[in-house]
Amino acid sequence: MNDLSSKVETMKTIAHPARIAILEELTKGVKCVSDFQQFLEISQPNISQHLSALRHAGLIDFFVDGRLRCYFLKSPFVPDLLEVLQKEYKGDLPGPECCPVTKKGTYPGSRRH
Amino acid sequence: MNDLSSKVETMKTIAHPARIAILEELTKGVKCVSDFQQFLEISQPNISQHLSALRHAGLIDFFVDGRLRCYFLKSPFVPDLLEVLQKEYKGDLPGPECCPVTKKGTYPGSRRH
DNA sequence: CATTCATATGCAAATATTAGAATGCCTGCA
DNA sequence: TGCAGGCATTCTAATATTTGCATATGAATG
Repeated sequence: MNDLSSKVETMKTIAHPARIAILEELTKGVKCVSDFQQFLEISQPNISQHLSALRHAGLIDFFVDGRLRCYFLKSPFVPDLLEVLQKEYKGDLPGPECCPVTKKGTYPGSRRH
Repeated sequence: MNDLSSKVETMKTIAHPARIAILEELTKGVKCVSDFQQFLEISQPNISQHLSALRHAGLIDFFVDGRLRCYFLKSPFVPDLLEVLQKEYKGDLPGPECCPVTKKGTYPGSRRH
């Protein structure tokens, strides 16, 4: 649950516009499937599939209320990730100080001859 | 650069084991392509493809040193994301307090009849 | 118990992603 | 020049993902 491949699976699951939108909505509170239909322009079966994918990834869960399924956030990873995604970044990281060392030598220059 | 679709593209680009490994290595410093070959068990052209994808996503860049291409981190988003990915999460978020309100009514109960 | 509402599932087509093989392009050096 | 090292590009086959459509399920209602 904490190794690289499961991280990758989680990232893959989230890397989809509808699923990010679903998760962002769920950070605001519980929603059922028909609630999502009001702001997602995709079909109900498609919403169901995305919810199913998010649930199998362990990111969300639901409780049953009569004929409704009320979905809510389950994984604490999701709010943290969404926060980073919403953060505004201006500019780039500072470039590398010349000249860092790797296993093969120093850059630039030492490998040139 | 900050809308939903670009977030998705960035996530898709990163959601791959080789690419996460590359980015994690780059947080330690500059590396050239042959450096990556030493710890990634994939072919050189494949590494090149991944580096190209990361570069087109604006996450990394390189400078040329003779016949070497020295890659380094460019986007400040990457370290933040990797930090979240490396964080250990134990347990789930607290379940929803009964009963939150949506556009359609309160859960559970109000829709039942 | 038939119906309706809310949601899920199965299947197939369209599309996207990935890895590998072959090859091409620079750069530095003899 | 000619050659070799370091890296990129292109093409292709395999595989995975996504969606729409049709249909199934299951709880509440009458």
